Amino acid sequence: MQEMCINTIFMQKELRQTTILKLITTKSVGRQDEIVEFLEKKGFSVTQSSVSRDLDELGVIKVNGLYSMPSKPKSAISFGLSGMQTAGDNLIVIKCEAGMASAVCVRIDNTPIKEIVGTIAGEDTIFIAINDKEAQQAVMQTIWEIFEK
Amino acid sequence: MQEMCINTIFMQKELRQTTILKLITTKSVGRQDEIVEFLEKKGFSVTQSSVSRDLDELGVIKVNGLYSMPSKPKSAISFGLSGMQTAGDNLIVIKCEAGMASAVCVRIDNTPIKEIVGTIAGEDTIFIAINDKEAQQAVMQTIWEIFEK
DNA sequence: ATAGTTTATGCAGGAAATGTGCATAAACAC
DNA sequence: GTGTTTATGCACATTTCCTGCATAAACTAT
Repeated sequence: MQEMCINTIFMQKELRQTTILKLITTKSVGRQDEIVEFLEKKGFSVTQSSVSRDLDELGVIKVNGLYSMPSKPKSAISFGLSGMQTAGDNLIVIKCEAGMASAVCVRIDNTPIKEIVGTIAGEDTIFIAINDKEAQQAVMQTIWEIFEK
Repeated sequence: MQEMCINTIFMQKELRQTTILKLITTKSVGRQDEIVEFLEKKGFSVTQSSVSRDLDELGVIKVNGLYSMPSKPKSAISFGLSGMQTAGDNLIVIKCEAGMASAVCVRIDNTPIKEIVGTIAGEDTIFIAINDKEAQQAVMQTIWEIFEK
């Protein structure tokens, strides 16, 4: 039997990963142990194993001995797409350079992405409707891939 | 303790639902008991409870005492509206013929539907925001009615 | 190459989500 | 009303997900 979590609250994975992301983008972190230590100070109970998996899931990479998020592909930005965020579980909001939203949206619409329920483009913003969190993740991934090449 | 499934293979839900769909579109079925019976002949082990839930998940409805998949009203399609879906509990996404979204949206906006929080029309897509699942159902129903007449 | 450090992973156990039948409530038909 | 049909609260089983432990693998510095 294990007693790993006897005194802790569960379903903290997502919050923990967000915290890790905030940490590595804010401070210079070079070892997973530091992350563990930081998280413990924040009240999380976690081991190096989980941090390792978290970093993997987040897509964090190590450059010059420091953890960091890979930056958005330049080609996407130069095409007109400047940022992508979620809003709840059923929306993706894409920001574009002024006037470029339609063009970006056409390119998305021309790619068959089954999870997309619908898209609407304004002047510099696109809304994409999807059914759930998993679809949201998948679609965001796919969209980056469209503009990466 | 239950022994419901001791001799059966699990993870048959999806296949079972596909079978149900095939059944109700092929033959005339008016009672869930008939579906249960049919499934048992096909080798599934299932009760009326599960069939009820399956029908719900599939979106099957009963018209004239027979189960069937809801189809789009012809008049709506001819007006420019070609499909309607949900995305989560707070969005309805309407697909229209190319360029028809504004026209369809105007017609919706001109109908007072109190549950609608807001609408946006693109080229061939409309987003409608609502507050909850019940409103979602009610609004979709109302919109179909607008275009049915 | 070796030793020390850091990270990844197979495994097992526990938790959460999902699927199901039973019993019965609710809805419907007459 | 009665009888039939459908929906649902509950309990239990299964599956999937999450986690720590132990340790293998990878890396670093000497």
